[in-house]
Amino acid sequence: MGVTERRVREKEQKRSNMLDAAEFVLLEKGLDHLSMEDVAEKAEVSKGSLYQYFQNKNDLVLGICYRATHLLNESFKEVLESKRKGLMLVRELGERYLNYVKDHPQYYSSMKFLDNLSSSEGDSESDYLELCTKNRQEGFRLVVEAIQRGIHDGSVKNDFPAEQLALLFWSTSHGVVTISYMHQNYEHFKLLEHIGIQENELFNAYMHILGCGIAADS
Amino acid sequence: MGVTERRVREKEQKRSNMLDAAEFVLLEKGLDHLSMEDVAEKAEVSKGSLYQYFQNKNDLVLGICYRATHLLNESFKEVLESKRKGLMLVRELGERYLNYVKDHPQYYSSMKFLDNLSSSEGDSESDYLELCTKNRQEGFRLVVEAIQRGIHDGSVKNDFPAEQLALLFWSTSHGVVTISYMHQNYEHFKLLEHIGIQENELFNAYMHILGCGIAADS
DNA sequence: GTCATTTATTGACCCATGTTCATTTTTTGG
DNA sequence: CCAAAAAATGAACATGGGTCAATAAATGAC
Repeated sequence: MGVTERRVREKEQKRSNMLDAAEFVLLEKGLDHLSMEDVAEKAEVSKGSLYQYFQNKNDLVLGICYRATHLLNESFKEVLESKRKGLMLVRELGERYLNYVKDHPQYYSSMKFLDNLSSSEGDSESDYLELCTKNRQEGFRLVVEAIQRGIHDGSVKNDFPAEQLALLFWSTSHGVVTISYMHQNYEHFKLLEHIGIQENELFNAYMHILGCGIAADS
Repeated sequence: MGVTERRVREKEQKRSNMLDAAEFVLLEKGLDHLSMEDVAEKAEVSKGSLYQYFQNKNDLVLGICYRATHLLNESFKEVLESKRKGLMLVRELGERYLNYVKDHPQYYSSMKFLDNLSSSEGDSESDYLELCTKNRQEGFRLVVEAIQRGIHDGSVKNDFPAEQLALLFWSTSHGVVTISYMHQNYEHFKLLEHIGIQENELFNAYMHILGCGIAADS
C-alpha cells in the first residue's frame, strides 16, 4: 500500500512548511535574531517538533541554504541553455548573481552562513551541509562550463586554464556582490553612496575591467 | 597632580590587556565560541569587570576590529611611502592584504564580524563601531590614493574615476582574499585544492587579469 | 469498531552564556 | 586614619538552543 509513501510525502511537506517559516523569520529578523521559537510559532508547531525535522538550528539554516544554492544553480542553468558566446554567458552569470542577491537577501545570508561555518561546527551532523557543498560545486562547475565554451568559441583567451579563470570570476564577483549586498542591507555601510555611484555602475565597471582581462584579443 | 592621568593610563592598560585576552581566545576558539567568561578568565579579571571596559560582547569584538583595521592601515601606509609607479603600489596593497589575512586570521575574522553587523545591532551603542568605520574609510582612501598616483604617473588608465577603480579593486580583492581565507581556515571548503591550485597562483592570476583591465596601454 | 503498537507532537525543563547589580574591596584626598 | 569615590566581584537574571517524559494521533490486525 502507499501509506508509507504518503507519510514520506507528508513529512517532506511539513519540513517544507518549516523551511518556509524559517525563511520568513530570516527575512524579517535577520540571521542573528532568527530563533527556533519564532520559527516554531510561524510554522504553527511546537519548538520540539522542529527538532524532529532538523537536527539543530544550523541544520535548519542550512536547509534554507540548500534551497538557496539550488535556486541559484537553476538560474545559472538557464543561462547556459543560450547559444551565445561564452564571454556573454559569463557576463550573464554575473548579472544573475547580482540580481539574485537583490531579490533574495535571505537566501544570500544563508549562503554567508554556510561560508562562515567553521570546521568544528561542520562536525555537528547536518544532512544539509553536504547537499549545500554539492550544490556549490555544481554551481562552480557551471561557471567553468561557461568559460570553457568561451575558450572554445574564441571569446575568452586561454592564458589560464578554465578552472582557474572560473575561480577568479567566482571570487571577484563574490566580492563585488558582497559590497552590493552590504550597501543595500546595512545602514552603517556607506561606502558606495559616499563615493556616489550605483551598484549597477559598479557591476558594469567590474564586467568591463574583467572583460579587458579575460576577453580574447579580437 | 598627575593622578587622573595615571588612572587614565592604567585604565587603557587594563582595556588593552582585556583585548589581548580576547584576541587570544578568538584565535583559539573562533568567533562563534568566544565567550565573555573565557576572556575574563584569560585576562584574570571577573566577568563583570569586562563590562566596565566594554559595553557588551559586540563592543569587545569591535575593539579587536579596531586594532585590526588600524594595523592594516599602517601596513598600507608603508606601501604608499614608496615612490614606485601607482600600479605597482596597487599590486603591493593587494599582496599586503593577502598576507595580512594569512598572518592575522583573528583580525580578519573580527573584520568579518564588522561586515556582518546588521543595522539593528549597530544600534546597540559601541564606541568602537564608529572608530572601525572611520578606519575602513581611511583604508579605502589609501587605495584611492595609490590609484590616483597611478593615473598621474600614467601606469593606470583613466577610463574610470579613481574612486570607482578603487572600489572595484577593494571589492574584488576582498573576494579573492575571502576565498583564500576560507581555503586556509575551513576544513569543509575544498574548492581550491579540488582544482589543484595554490593561493599564490590565484592571487597572481588575479593581479594579472586586473592588470590587463586597469593598466594603461603602454 | 476496538485496541495494542508505533509514530508524531508537545511544552515544561535543562543548561550555556550574555548581561546586570547589590555588595565588597581598593584607591584617593584630606 | 578615615570617609567618599571608584573599581572589582560574582551571584542572580534573561534569553534562547536543545532535551525528554508525557500525551496525542495514526496505523493495522483482529
